Amino acid sequence: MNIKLTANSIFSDPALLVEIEKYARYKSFKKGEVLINAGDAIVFIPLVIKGSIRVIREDYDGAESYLYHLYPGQTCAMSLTCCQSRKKSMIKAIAEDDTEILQIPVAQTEDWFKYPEWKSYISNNYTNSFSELIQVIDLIAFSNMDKQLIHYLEERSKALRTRLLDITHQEIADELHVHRETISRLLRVMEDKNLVRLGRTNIEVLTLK
Amino acid sequence: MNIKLTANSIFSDPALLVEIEKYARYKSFKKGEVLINAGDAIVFIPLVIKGSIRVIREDYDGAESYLYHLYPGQTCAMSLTCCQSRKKSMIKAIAEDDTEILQIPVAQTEDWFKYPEWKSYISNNYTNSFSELIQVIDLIAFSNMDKQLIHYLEERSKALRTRLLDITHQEIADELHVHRETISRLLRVMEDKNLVRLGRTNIEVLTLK
DNA sequence: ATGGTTATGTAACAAATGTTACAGAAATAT
DNA sequence: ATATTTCTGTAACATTTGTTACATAACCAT
Repeated sequence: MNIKLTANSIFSDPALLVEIEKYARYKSFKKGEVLINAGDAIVFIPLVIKGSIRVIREDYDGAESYLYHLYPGQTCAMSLTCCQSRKKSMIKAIAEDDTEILQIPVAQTEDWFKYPEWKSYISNNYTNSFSELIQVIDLIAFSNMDKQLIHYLEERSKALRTRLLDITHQEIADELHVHRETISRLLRVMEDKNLVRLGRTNIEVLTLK
Repeated sequence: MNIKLTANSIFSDPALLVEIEKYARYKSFKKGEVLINAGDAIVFIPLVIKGSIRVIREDYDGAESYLYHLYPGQTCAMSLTCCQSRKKSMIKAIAEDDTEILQIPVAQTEDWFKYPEWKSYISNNYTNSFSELIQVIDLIAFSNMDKQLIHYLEERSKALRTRLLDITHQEIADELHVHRETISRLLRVMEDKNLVRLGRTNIEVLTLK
């Protein structure tokens, strides 16, 4: 795995690429693997190279709430702020698909602000994360579970680039923080409307272009 | 108004203070004044000096959802990311009390990263804003309206440093995005539990130490 | 094939909130 | 003082989601 070549798709500054080659570690995760749990200390920043990462809020009780996905070229703004302030992770991160990342040690992330490209990369990621979180708030504050469920299925479908999701009602219920019966009920209605096709342990999402 | 003297309570680097004196503008708002509306272009970053600012998500339909308060020494992380990416404001900001701020032009916020104190100030504000937003998500995802209502009243009470809030049920309902009747119902129950005392256009919050 | 486990379907009822409608009380304008 | 507006109380009913309980179907291990 040539790190420099990989990072090349995100950055172009040769000096920065040299630094990345020097400090970054390549790491790959299998579909479904947990990258980080709520409460873990954060010692590196992940740059997504390939695949995607599902980010979920998890509170002290273990209650979960789906937030958003990270895609190639992106990093997790919250892990940046967390490690800078030496706080534990507030979120859980799961490889949505087979996923490859570069791990950047915390120390470098500060230092690299001298590279304009790194600075604007981080800045853009902050912007992006904020608007993702605001979107989450919109969804849960302004709409019922049916819309949240559609959004959740579409996002996971998009992340996996397949309409057929291998998933149970219980898993969805957990990540949307409702009861399994509610999800089953809503899915039945959605099936009647031809928005999904239901199988055992899988759901075909029919709402994407 | 001596800007340098005012900023002195937030920063200590003399060089940075000189820059602030040169570029910052002092501005004051009366209680209830709107500092910025959703959709406005953002051309400056506000540093809160005195008072407090209530930050509210407002979507394209005008639907509102209370987010958090900004206090002296703080700035709005979202206005930073917004102006850097030339996006319109996603939030509305209202002076909770008589409030004084310093307006920092967008251009300087970038440049001042050369001052470590500014960099860590901004970084801390990012961290803070993220955890505030996560708290908002926790509240609306994991709890019913009664807890949200108590939280809302306590936050406003804290921001105004008074237990007696001058506020109508309708205003609360708007900012928590529920119907007035729901708020009235919940407040009656809260009054029975001696958590609040209700008057016309005011509420006394009894849950604070 | 059998039995156990997991996933889903269904129903009945409870609780929270939305929705509509109206009444009365308090404030404000004239 | 009177009329008008604003704020709050209340009720009845609808909708959404929570809660409990159980049945059935599909899968899995032996």
